[in-house]
Parts: sequence; C-alpha cells; structure tokens
Amino acid sequence: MKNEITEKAKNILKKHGIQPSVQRIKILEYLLINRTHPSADEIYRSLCAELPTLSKTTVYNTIETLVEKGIVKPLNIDSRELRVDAIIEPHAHFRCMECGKIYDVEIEMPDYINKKVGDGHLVKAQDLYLEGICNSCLKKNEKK
Amino acid sequence: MKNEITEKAKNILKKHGIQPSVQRIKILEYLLINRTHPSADEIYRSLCAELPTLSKTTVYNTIETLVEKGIVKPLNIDSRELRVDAIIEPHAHFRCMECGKIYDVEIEMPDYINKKVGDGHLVKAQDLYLEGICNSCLKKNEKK
DNA sequence: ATTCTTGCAAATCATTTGCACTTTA
DNA sequence: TAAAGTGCAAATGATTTGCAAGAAT
Repeated sequence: MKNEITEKAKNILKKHGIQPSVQRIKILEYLLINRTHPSADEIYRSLCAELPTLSKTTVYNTIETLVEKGIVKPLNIDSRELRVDAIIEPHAHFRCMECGKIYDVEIEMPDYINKKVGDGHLVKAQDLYLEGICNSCLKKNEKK
Repeated sequence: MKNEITEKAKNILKKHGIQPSVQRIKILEYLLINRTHPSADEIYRSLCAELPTLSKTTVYNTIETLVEKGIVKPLNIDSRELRVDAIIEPHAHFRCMECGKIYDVEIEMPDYINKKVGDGHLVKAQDLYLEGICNSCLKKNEKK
C-alpha cells in the first residue's frame, strides 16, 4: 500500500518534531521509496505532477530540515549537485563513470567513528566513495 | 631551492606531454608545495601576485588538463567547491566540521581497485572521506 | 602558418536569500 | 493571532563557454 509509506513518512517527521506538512511528507516518502540518491531537482521534478505548486525552495528547505534532524544524509559524490540519501544502514556509494548512476554497496570496512585518526582528529562520520564501471555498463560494453 | 620544484613541475608536465607554459608550471608548482587541497579560487588568488594577468579560466583549464592526465585528483569532499589534490600516495581525507580544513590522513583500508563490489560493479577509484573535529579545534574547545 | 594556450566577458546552473502570502497550532 | 511553512523572484557564486588575441612549434 502506498498509504503505509505515507504513514511511515508522517511518523518519522512527527517523531523528530517536524510538522508533517503535505510537502514534507511527499518529499520524505519519495526518498524512502526511491533509494536512488536523487538530487534536489530530481525530487522537485518527480513531485511536480502531484504537487503542482511545489517550489524548489521547499525541496531545499525540507532537505535541510531532514539533514539537521539526521533523517537524511547529504552526499558529495557528485560534484555538480547535492545528492541525498535516506539513512537506513551504513553503506558505501559507487558511482558509475559511464552512466553516472549511483549505487549503494554493502561492503565491510573499518569503522573509524569516534576514533582518532592521523594527527588526533576525531572522526564523527565516514564515507567510502567508489568509482568505476557498473555491472550494467560492463555488459553493454561487452556486446560492442 | 624553489628552482627545484619549478623544475620538478616542468618535468612532470613534459613527461605527460603537456606544454609547460608559465601558468601551468606555476599552478602545478603551487599544488606540489601546498598540499592543502586548494580550491580553484585559492590557487587563483595565491598566484595573482606572481602572474597578474592570470585568469580563473586558465586555472580551471589547467586543473582539467592535470586531472585528465592523472597528475591531480579532484575531490568532492567540499560540496561548495572543487578541491584538487596532487597525487602522491593513496590516502584518506578528513574534513573538520568546525574549521572546514581538510587534512590528509594515512590509514589502512581495504583496497577495492580493480575488484568487483556489490552487484558486480568494477571499482576503478576509491576515496575514504572522514568528517569530525580536528585536533586543533578539539584543543580550542577544551580551553573554553 | 597552423595549432595550442590564454583570458576576458557573458552564460549557465545549483543553491540561497528576501519577502510576502498561506497555513497551522 | 502568533509562529511556522511555503514559494516566487531575485541574488549569489562556482564553473563553463564563446571567442578573439597571443604564443609556440
């Protein structure tokens, strides 16, 4: 049911003390359903049909709120634009150099959170970014 | 000697088949000396005194050339602007959430290069980005 | 002489800001 | 009704592009 996710989004917002406006619910819902690390623009364009009056400002405002509350994580993996990621499990991100798609990848890696690294710098967050050719592009290239 | 680094920069350019113009030498020289992951603007401002006619376009052009040839690596660790890193040793990057400074950190981590991860995606480059409070900010905070 | 390089000025594009209008508690 | 949320329009700021002048082979 779509209603379930709507309820889930609404509950997450309430739990974090964020007023569950229609726009915020739809945006969070979109992030929960589409685990594709969308950009602000992608979110905006995808929701325009449902919410014709939606503005990009609201998308940015909402992302900011969600990031502040730790519901969503901003990714810098794309230098052109912000990507956001609904936080579920810690994972690495793989970016395909050919098609630009970004995949979640679950691999083990050392956990540095709350440890000190280098010259005594305390780690609060870590991110492993991988780049290369994704499975689907590899297959495409074989065919040529 | 400063001349040594100038020569080094010139040689790197020649080795990669890049014409060693004054601008390119100075920019690469700056990157070799200042291992601080400068932004295009920082490079530009720092070299303006020496090269009064330098334009930002040339800085961007040169960075692009250096990146293409694999002499320099673009970092996405700062979402606002591009940072570049003269490639010497593989290392992680630590970004201080307070002062925004970016440090090189040498820590061991699994090497995924040329391995397949997740759903068969071939890794060609990897980057570990750490965030937290740097040593110097930690000390500052203690004093308060 | 032809090709590469530089750099000004204008264009682009993601993101931010100012502000007036609307909604909600 | 006061406070929070929305969204238009303009501003900002990093990067890119078009192009003409200059330098190198």
